[in-house]
Amino acid sequence: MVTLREIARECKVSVATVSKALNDMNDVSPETKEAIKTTARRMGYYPNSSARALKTNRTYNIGVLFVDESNSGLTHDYFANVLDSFKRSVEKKGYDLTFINSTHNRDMTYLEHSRYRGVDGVVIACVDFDDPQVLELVRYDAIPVVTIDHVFDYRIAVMSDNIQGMHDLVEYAYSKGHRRMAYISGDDTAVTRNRVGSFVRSLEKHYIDTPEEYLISSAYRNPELAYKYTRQLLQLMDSPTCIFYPDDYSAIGGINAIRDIGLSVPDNISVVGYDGSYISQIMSPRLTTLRQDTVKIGSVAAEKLIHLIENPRTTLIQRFVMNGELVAGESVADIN
Amino acid sequence: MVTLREIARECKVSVATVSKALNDMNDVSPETKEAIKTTARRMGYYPNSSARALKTNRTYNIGVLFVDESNSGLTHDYFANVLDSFKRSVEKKGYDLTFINSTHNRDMTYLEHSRYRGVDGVVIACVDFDDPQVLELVRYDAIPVVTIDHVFDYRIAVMSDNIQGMHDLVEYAYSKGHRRMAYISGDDTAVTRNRVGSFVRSLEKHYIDTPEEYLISSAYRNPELAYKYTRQLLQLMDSPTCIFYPDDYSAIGGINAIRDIGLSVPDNISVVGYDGSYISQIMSPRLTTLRQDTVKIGSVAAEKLIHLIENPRTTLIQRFVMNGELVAGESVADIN
DNA sequence: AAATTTAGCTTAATCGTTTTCGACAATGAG
DNA sequence: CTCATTGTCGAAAACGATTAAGCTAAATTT
Repeated sequence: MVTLREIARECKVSVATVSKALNDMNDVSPETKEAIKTTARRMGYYPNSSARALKTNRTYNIGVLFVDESNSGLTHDYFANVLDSFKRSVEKKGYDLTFINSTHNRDMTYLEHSRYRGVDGVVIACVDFDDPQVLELVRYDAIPVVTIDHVFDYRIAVMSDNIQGMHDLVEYAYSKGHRRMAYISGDDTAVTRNRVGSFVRSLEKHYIDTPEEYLISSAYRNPELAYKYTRQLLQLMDSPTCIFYPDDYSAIGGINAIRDIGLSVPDNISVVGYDGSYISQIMSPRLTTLRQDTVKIGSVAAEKLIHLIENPRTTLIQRFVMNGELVAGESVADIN
Repeated sequence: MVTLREIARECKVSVATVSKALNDMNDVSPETKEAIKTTARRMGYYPNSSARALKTNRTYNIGVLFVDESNSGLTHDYFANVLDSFKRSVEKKGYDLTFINSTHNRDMTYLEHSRYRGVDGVVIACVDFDDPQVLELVRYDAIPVVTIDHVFDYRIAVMSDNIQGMHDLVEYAYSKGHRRMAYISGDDTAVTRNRVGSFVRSLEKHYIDTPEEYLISSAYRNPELAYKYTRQLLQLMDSPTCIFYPDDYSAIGGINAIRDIGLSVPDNISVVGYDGSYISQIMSPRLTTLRQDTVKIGSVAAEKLIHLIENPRTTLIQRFVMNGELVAGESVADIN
C-alpha cells in the first residue's frame, strides 16, 4: 500500500506537504503541488479511508436502514428501486453505502452500529417506524437522517404523494363511470392511512359514501390475502364494480380470485393497483395503477441527506412530496 | 464518544489493559477483566471501526459488486434475493456490507475502491465478467473473492446448476409429450451457454434434433424481445409446441404474444420460464419454471467467503453448484 | 535461600492521515 | 535600512485502537 510517507520520500518533501498538496490546500506552491500530484498518480496512490476517517470523523459512508420483518427491503420491488436510485445519486458525490443492521455479533442497536461504523448519515425506509431502535436513531441528532415515506418531527422526509395519487386513481375510475368502489388496503401505517383517507374523501366529493364492507384492511404484497378478501367482496349482494389494491402484487392476487369465480377483468370487474411496478405493465391486462417515482424519491433523498451532512446547521428540515403518475393500463373498464 | 482511554481512567488501569480485557486476551486477571467489561458496558462503549481497521487491517466489511449496465443488481429479482440471503448470512458473523462501484469522484477502479475501503473480501455477481476492471479485481489475489454464477480459475465460485436445471425442464416437457421445443435464450454468457448446451443435449438423448430456427438468442429480462421472437416462432410452418424462455419475465412477454395471436397458454402453446420468481407463482396460469435456490446460493457464498477471509491459506478453491427445483406450474400442457 | 518462571500490568510504538503552529526566506512598505 | 507581511514548507501532535516488549512482584523450582 502506497502511503503519504512514500510519496514524501520520493518527492523529498514532508508528509504534511504531500497531504496538503493532494487536498489542494493553498499553502503549497503550484509547482510542488503539481509534482506531488503526478508522482502520487504514478505510484498509484489512493487514501486510506480508515486513517482519514479516524482523523476527520468523516467517512463518506452513508448508512442504509432497510429492514422488513419478513424480507429485507432488498426484495421489495418498490424500495429496491428507491435504494437503487439513492445509491446511484450518492455515488456520484463520492459517498458509499453500508447497510445498518442490529443482528450483529455483540448485539448493537441501529444507533450503536451507525456510530460504530461512523456513517456520515443514514437513510431510513421500509422499517417499522415504531421500533424503539428506530426511534433511538431518529432522536439522536448528531447523525443526519432522512426518512422515506414517513414523517418525524425535526427530520427530513421524502415521500410519495399518496393523497394525490389515490385521488387521481379514484377520479380516473369515477370518470370511467364507476360508482361502487372498494378498497382493500395495506397494513396500518402512515402511508395506508393517507391513502384510505384520500380514497374516502375523493369519493365524498362526488357525494358517494363508502360502505364499511367496502373498506378492508389487508396487507402489502400479500396476494393470498388479497385473493381471499376479493372473493369476500364479490359475494356481497351489492358488490363493487371496481376494486382498489394496496399494490400491484395484491392486485394480481385479486385478479386471480376474479378469474377463479369465472369473471373477467376488466369486463366484469375493474381492478386498480398501486406502485406501477415493472410487472404491472407486462402482465395482461396491463394494470391501471399509480407509478411512484422511485427514481425521484431516491435522488431527492440522496441530495437532501448529503446537503444536510455538508451543511448541518443551514439545511432546512422539510418534507418533500413527490408526485406519482397515473398509468392508465387496461384493467379499468369504461362503463359509462 | 467513549474511548478506551476513558474506560482506562475510570478503572484506573492502562489503555492496553482495557483493550486486552475487551478482546479477551489471557494476560489480564479475571477480576480486572470483569470489572473492565462491566464499566465498558455501563459507559456504552463500542469500538471505533476506523481506528481498529487502521491498526489491524481488518474492517469486517465485505464489498458487494453488483452492477448491471441498465439497472444495478438491486432491481434484478434473482440477484436481489441472492444478495438478501448473502447479507443475512454475513451479518450473523459480524460482517457488514458496502457497495463497491467505480463511478467515484476521483475515479477509482473496482480494485482501487476495494482497497480504499479496505474490505476484507468481495462478492461479485451480476456483472460483465469480461470487464477489464472486474478482471483486475479478480486477478488481485490479496483480496478474497467469490463469484456467483461465473467461474474463474483460482477463485471460489458459487453457482446455480443450470445444466441440471435445464435438463429437468426438458425432461418434464418431454414427459408431457412435447417433442418440438424451442428455446429463446439469454445474452451470451457462461450461464446461457450452459443452459443452451444442456437444452440441446437433453433433447438429443431422446433422439430429437433441434432445428436452428428453434434456438434464438435473445436477452434476459426483456419481455419485449421475447414477445417479438415468440411471434417469429409461431409463424414457422413447423412451429414448436413448447417454448422455453431465459427467465420468468421473458416468459410473460411470450405469453402475451401467444395470447395476442389468439392462442391460449397452455392449451395451444406451452411455456417454460426460469428462476421461479415470486411473480411466476401468483400469475395465472402459474408458470412452469425452475426455481433457483437464491437462499442457498447467498448463504453458501457468504460462508465460503468468510472462511476464505479467516483462513486465507487453508481454504480450498472450489466451485459450489447449487441445485434448483422444478416448479410444475400450469403452463405446460400434457399432450400425450 | 537463591534462581527462575509466571501472572498481571504498563510503556511506548505504530497504523495513515490531517492540521496547528512555527520556521524561514523573500518580498514589500515606510 | 528596518520591520512587517507573505509564501512555502516542516515538525509534531492527534485521532482510537492494537501489540510487542519490558517491568514488578509473587509463585515456583532447584
